[in-house]
Amino acid sequence: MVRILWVEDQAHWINKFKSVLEQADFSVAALSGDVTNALDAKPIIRNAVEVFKFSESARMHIAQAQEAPDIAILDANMNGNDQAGFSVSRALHKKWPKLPVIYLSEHSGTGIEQQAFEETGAQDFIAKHQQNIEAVLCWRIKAALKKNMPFSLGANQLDEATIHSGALTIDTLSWNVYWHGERLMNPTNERRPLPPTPRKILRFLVEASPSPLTSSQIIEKLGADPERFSAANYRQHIRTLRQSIDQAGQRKQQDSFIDLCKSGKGITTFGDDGAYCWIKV
Amino acid sequence: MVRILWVEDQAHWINKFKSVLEQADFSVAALSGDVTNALDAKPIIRNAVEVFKFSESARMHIAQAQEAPDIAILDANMNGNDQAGFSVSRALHKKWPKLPVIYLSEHSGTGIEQQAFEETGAQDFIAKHQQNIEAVLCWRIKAALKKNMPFSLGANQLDEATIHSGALTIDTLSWNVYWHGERLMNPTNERRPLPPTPRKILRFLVEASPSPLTSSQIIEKLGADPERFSAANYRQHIRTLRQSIDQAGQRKQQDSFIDLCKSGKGITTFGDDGAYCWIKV
DNA sequence: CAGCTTTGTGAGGAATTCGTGAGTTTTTAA
DNA sequence: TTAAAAACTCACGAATTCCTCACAAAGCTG
Repeated sequence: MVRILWVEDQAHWINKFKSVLEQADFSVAALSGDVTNALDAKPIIRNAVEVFKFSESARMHIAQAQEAPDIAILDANMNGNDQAGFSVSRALHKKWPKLPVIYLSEHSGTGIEQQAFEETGAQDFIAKHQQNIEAVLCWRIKAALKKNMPFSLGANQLDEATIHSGALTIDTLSWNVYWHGERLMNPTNERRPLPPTPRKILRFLVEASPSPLTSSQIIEKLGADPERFSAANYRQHIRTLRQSIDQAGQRKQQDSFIDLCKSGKGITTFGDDGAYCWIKV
Repeated sequence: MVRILWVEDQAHWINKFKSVLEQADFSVAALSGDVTNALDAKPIIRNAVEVFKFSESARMHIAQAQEAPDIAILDANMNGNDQAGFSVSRALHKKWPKLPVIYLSEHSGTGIEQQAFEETGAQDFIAKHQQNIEAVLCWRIKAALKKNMPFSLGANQLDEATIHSGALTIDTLSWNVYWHGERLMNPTNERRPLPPTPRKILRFLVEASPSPLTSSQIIEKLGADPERFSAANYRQHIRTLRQSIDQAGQRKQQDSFIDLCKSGKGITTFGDDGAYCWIKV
C-alpha cells in the first residue's frame, strides 16, 4: 500500500485521477506494470490517496500528521496563486526531508517548472496535458518510489537482488516471492509467508532452470542432512510450492497453477530420479 | 564543467541543442539559472558534450572510456530501432551503475516511456516537443545532477538526524523514538525511555527494511560479543520493542501492535534463521 | 491387462522455532 | 558500595515447520 498526499484544487482533475491512483499497483515486484488494467479489473483500492483542495488545509494536515506519506503530488498554481503549491512543498520538506514531491501542473515549460526544480527540489514535473497522462503519472510515481525506496542504495542493487522468471519474482533481499505481483503465502495459513525450505527450493529450481534438480542435488544446495531429507520430503515441499502459487494465482482470478503443472509448465517432473524442474511461465 | 554523453541520430536536434548544452551553467551555485541567457552572452563553452549518432558507436565509446560522464542523454528510438537507446542505457548501467540517464524522445506517453522508467531506471524522460524545450532540458539536467551530487544540501544533516518509516520516527540526535507521535517508553517502567539496545535494533531493522536481519547480522551491527549475544537474547529485545510500541499505541487508543505483528506487519519473523524484519506500517 | 515404478495426497507425529515469564548477571550511576 | 536499570539466560507452552508413512493415482513395460 502506498500513501499518496495530493493537493489539487480542481475537481475535474481529482475525478479523473483519484481512482487511477488508488488502484494502481506501485509495488516494486509489479513488473508487467499494466497500470491501466487496474481500471478493467474489479476496483481494488491498493493505495491511500488523501486529497486536499487548498494549500492551507494541506499545510495544516502536514503539521499535525504523524505518518509520513510515501509521495506527494502537488499542483503548483492553485486558486490563482502561483506560489500555493510551493508553500506546501516547503512544509513537506521541513517535516519529511526525503519525501519525493511530484508536480502535476498545466504550466509546463514556464518559470513555474523552473522554480519547482531549482528552488524546491522537485522529483518530477508532469504536464497535465501530457498524452496518455494517467499511465504516465503512474509510471513516474513508480519510478520516484523506486528511487527513494531502499535507503540510499539506489534501485540498482534492488534489481540485482531480484530474480525474475516469467510471472515469478523472487526478492532475495526481503525473502519474498511474488507470482504476477501477488505475494506467495503459506498454503495452510494465508497470513504467514511461504516457509523457508520451500522458498529456497523454488529459488534453486528457478536458478537451475531449465535443468531439473534431483533430490540429492537439492540436499546439497540446501546443506541439509542426507539422512533426514528424503525424496518424499522433497515431494512435499514441491506440493507446498504448487499450492502456494495456485492460491496466489486464484487471488488474481487466474487458471489453476496445479493444472498448469500437469500440462508441463511451472513445476514439472521428468519421471526420473525424483527430479523436478522449473519451466518458465 | 559538466561532462555530457549524448546519443542522438537526427542532425537537426543536435544543431538545436548542442550549443545550449555546452553553454548552460549547471553548477549548483547557479541559482537564478537564467539558462537561455547563455545564448545572448558571448559563447563560453562550459561543458563537454560528446555526441554519438549511432548506438553502436556510443556503446563502443562507453566500453573503452576511462572517465565517467556526469550525465547521459539518450534518444530512445534511433534509425528506426526502438531498442537502440535502451541498449546504450544497459551499457552505461553496466559500466557506471549510478550514472543518471535522461531520455529525450518523441515518443512520450507510449510504451517507450514506460520501458525507460520500469526496465532501465531512467532518471527522466523528456518529450522533444515539449514547450520551451531548451530551457526545460537544462532545468531537468540540473535537477538530475543535483540529486546525484553527494554533498549537496544543507538538509543532509537533518536527513541523518531523523529516520521516518510510516508511523515510526526515530530521532538519532535525541535518541527518541516515536510511534504516531507518541514517545516509546520502557515497557517495564513507563517513566523510563526505551533502552539503548532495543532502540538500536529497531533502527537497524528500519534501515534494513524490507530485508530481514538475522541474529548474526544484528551482532555485527551492534558490535556485540558473539559469545554473549544469543538468539534468545535477540528475541527478548524484539519482545521489548513490540511491547513498547504496543503500549505507545494503546495510549493513542490504537489497535494492538502485537496483533499487527501476528498479521505480518510491524516486526515480523520469517521462520528462518531467527531473523526479524521491519514491515512499514 | 498385470506388475512394476514413479508421482500426488492426506493425516499425524517429530523437530524446530517463537513467544513469554521469571530469574540471574552485568553495567551504570550515585 | 549500593541500588537501579539494562542485558542476558533458562525453561516451557504454543505455534510453526519439517518430515514420515501409507495409500491412491498415474505411467511405463512386457
